[in-house]
Amino acid sequence: MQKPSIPKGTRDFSPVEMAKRNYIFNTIREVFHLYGFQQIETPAMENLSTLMGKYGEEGDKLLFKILNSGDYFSDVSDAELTERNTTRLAARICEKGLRYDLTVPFARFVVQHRNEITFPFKRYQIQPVWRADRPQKGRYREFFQCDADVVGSDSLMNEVELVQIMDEVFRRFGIRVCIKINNRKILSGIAEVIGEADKIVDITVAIDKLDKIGLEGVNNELRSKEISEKAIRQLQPIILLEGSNEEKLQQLKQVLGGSAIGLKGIEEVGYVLERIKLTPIQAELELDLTLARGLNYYTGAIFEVKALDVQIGSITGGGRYDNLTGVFGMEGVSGVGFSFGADRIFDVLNQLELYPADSLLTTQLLFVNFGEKEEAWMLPVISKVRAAGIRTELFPEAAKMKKQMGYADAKHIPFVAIVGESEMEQGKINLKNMLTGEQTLVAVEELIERFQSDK
RNA sequence: GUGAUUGUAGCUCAGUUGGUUAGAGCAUUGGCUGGUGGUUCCAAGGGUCGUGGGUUCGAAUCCCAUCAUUCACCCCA
Repeated sequence: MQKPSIPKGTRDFSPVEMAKRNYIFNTIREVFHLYGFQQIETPAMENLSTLMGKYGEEGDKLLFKILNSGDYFSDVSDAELTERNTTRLAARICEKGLRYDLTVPFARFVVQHRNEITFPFKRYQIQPVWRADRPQKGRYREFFQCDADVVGSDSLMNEVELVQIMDEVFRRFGIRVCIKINNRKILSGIAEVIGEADKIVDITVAIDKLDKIGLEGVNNELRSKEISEKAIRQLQPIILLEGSNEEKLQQLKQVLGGSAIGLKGIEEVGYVLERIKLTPIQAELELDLTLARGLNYYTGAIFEVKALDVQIGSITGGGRYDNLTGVFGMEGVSGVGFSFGADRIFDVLNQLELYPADSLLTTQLLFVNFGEKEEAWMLPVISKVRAAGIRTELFPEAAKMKKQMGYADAKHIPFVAIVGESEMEQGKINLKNMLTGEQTLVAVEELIERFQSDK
């Protein structure tokens, strides 16, 4: 039994799912445009030299590599083959890989097109990315990212604007969210103050898990990373910091008094929070020090968005990274951006059933087909109806009524037009409302009017 | 990469301590004169029970291997 299948961690999207996904992407796109972001696309595959080494050792393993075409073994010596070193052999026979995220290809794009780009450059990008990960709930090997970044501007106004965009998008979706904000410089300050500056990655990774494994779990993990007991003790009040954002900042100022970088971080967060007050947002905005966002390339602001009404991981994340393009030889370009987790937003909207009814509609009107004479009569009518912007179908063959009605039903087409001999004689159309079952005899002009006044 | 879990029809699942021809619901297709669907009734198609081996007179059922699935960890969206 050879059932066809697709690779694990990939998905087919049905018409209904596509309608929902398009609603998500279109909403995000509209808001991006509203803030002056421009769309770009980059190839699915990049040179491996562009990708390798950008995501850490773990990331390199998760890259999908593409076998060279042609006789790729001809250049490989027998010694290399018998050595069976996968990594090294892969480097010899693969020179391309599938994109792992949108940020690195974007950095490459900026460097490559530096002379055509006007800075600050605000771009967005909605494309699939691929990771050779082991899939599990809500995690796929092919998934979509919706990134927006601003490069070439150090101003914190960009951070403010990004928060506004996140708020606007989730407001449009009708999802209640909490936007969490943190700053890498504060984390660095903390590590410095407790005397474990070189362990900053271990510390941030550990306290990022507070939600999941609790305080004891975090402390155990810190111990396993050989953080001193004294440092862990000093860390406790910081991890458990409470109160309003202002109160937290006040307390932090005391604790981090001796750290220049820490104070800088406090100042930055304070600025963003103050600015946001001038353009009130609907979402909650919370300073959360446990926010560390796994990857440690962020250097300033760190963002994360959580849905309030659904138990799910973060649905959006981002931050500022200085020297985005440094690895490609272009120094001094800072960027700040974030990424909507389209697949998780999809899950949230499904659970809360927040799709607007009209986002799921396709065909509005189906003409039943009784035969050649009727077809001839209906074709010009259908052209008129379509010209009026009504999404219309003619059933392609004179099948049984039951079949044609069933078709309309399965596609959730709200109106069916029935035209047989008696209708043709009167020059009218029998319009049936599939929800109420109600039928009325109308002229073409009247039919069009009904649809237009409906909107 | 680590640890578990589950593989029976297109989908969701039954299947007794191992016993003849493996079932149900949903879905699909057809029928109840080709002018009415979403909700009736009747019928049909569809499975070498993931694959390979073993134990047995006999395996969907027990054992081994293998592949696949799902979940958790690592990491991440």
